Amino acid sequence: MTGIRQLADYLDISIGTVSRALNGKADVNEETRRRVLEAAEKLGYVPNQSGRSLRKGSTGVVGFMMQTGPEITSQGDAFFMSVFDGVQTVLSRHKLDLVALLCSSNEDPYAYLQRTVARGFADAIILSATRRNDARFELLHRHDIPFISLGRSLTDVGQPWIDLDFEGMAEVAIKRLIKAGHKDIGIIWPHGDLNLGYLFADRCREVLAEHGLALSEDHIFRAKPSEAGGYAVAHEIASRFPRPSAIVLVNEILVTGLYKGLEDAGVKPGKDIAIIGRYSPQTQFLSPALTCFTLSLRDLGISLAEHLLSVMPAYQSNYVGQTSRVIWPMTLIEGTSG
Amino acid sequence: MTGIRQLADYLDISIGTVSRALNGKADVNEETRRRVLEAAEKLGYVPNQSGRSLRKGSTGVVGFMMQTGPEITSQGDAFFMSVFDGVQTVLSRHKLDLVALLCSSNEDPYAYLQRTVARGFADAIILSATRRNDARFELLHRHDIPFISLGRSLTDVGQPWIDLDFEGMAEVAIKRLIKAGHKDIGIIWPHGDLNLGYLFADRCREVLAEHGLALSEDHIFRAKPSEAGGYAVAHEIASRFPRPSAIVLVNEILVTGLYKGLEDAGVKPGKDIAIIGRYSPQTQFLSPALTCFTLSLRDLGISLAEHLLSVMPAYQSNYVGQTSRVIWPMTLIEGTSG
DNA sequence: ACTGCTTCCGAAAACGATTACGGTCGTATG
DNA sequence: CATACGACCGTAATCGTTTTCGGAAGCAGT
Repeated sequence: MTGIRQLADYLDISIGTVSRALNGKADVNEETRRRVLEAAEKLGYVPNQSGRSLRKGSTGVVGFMMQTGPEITSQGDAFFMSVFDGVQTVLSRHKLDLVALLCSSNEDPYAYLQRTVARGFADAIILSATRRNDARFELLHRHDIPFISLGRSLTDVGQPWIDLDFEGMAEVAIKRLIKAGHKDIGIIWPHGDLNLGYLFADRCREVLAEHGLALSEDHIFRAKPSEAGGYAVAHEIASRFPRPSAIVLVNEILVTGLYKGLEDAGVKPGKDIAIIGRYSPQTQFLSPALTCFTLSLRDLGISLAEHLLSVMPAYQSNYVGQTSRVIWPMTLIEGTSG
Repeated sequence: MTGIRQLADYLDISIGTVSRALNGKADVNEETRRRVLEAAEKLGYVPNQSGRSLRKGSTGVVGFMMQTGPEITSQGDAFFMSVFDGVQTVLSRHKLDLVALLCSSNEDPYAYLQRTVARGFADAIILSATRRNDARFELLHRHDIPFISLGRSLTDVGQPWIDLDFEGMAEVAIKRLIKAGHKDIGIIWPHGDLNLGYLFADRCREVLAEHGLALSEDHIFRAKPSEAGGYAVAHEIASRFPRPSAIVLVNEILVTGLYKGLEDAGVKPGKDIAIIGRYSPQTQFLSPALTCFTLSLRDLGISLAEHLLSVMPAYQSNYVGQTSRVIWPMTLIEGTSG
């Protein structure tokens, strides 16, 4: 491993000058800078991360926290891979690197986050899968770590967030179904204590109430966020009496299993029961075509990164004046399922 | 941020003793150790990562390199999340953390890897999506970084690897199809320059040859590793003349689109054309049921981690004697598609 | 009282980078 | 000629740990 010392010896100058040359400081002759850059390239020198960040107090990495395990995320990794890509393109312009902080399913997320921030692992954090009351927000706030969350929470410490417009989705979906004559609309509640579940259900209730309808407790179904979960809940739905005539759901993974489960139970999607959901690469080939909501994941990632930079002291100058909270719109793809 | 200095001042002892107490060294009175541990807990002290790894020369993190972007990974949604989970459970026993190193789609993977290893970011690396000739192997070998790859390559620097048994899969699948009377078998070539494509195709050819059959070049189809790619290639297959009577493919994402594409083209999977593929959560609800190969992703992750530890000098004592190369078996799930 | 062992702890040197500070040149200015 | 100044670069302190080394204190044996 070649360090700055070797590089300095090779060039027969001091390490101070080498460092200054590499970091683009003013006090260095252009000719020397050129020589340093050249030699660094030749010897394959890259500043050691630990040394640099110990001195600078910052690491140059942004962490995206996510939980591993087969049934944890409500999103597939195709989801995150696209978001990551958007985040990266912005961060790389500032010489920042994105890494995914992987919290294993048998470790407490709060404890995990605490450990990683106390270690000083990342300069900033992106949180996802936000809960109804998310203690992680307070933790990061207390430690004064810049962060942004993909998703709102009742817990609010003033950080920026971006959240998908689940309320808008509820509104459009419910109104569409009502217009089509449905009076008995059910929903599938996203798993766990995710905040989006409450936002979505509440708005559904409101819109239904505006039309003199109600969301029956019997028509709120729970399912694990997986294909198998969708299949399982399908049978519940099929056998519930009275059976809802339409289902709206926010999880894009469930729907594949849901379709199959309903069919197996003799309830034809789009005919015996209307379905409105979220787009994913998997849903595009369902038949009947799923009526669903979609968004540009890459753009979402870009926006996440930009808003995050706006709260990072060392970078914010470039991004002042951004609105700090964004409700990310989704667009409706009209299918024949509902 | 409370450092070891504050902790030492608080306890009125030296930082050396604090460090020794925390790291479980022998030379420290049990009573003092207890006091230190207690105070550390109380003040919420966690050793600073940069300082520690600068001194120790190791970071305690293992990186799993992957490329971001919507159409990069050849694996399905839950694939990596499950593998990660397995890796984690082993690593956490050794106080190692797993992070995903996210290489953006517009950066050269080799350059990215070079940068991160030179920075000393991770103690060890797990590589995936190995190419036919993978230069990253030589890079890591040159820098003497312990690593393991999920997948073989013609490039071999003596590192351990684990690879799915694509050859076994080819053998079982082809023989099964031949037994069912198929003489015109086609395959879908995995995208890009992934080594598994060659392994798989070569073995298919061999097995066919053993039975006096050949793999026609016209029956090797190329597709992007996405649902849409599967849909697109379906039309190619349907319109090829002569059309193969069976298709074997190793990519589990493609198959959803493939089914739909074939149906839309009037070619019924399992009836007009046999299909054998790989299991994923998405494939389990296809009809006719997909004949496919499956494996325990979590166990795969566990094994990856164990074999990686066996080449990490600081940890290998626990795992000596492991075979360093593993062909990971897959089991056949008999469906009605082929 | 002296020596020889433990047992425990403090002092200080690393690790590899960044950066404040000061020193050495030339050159220009009075 | 003396002084001032700017351009450039070297020296050394610093970040927070770990770890080596040696010292102090206590105790046992002679």
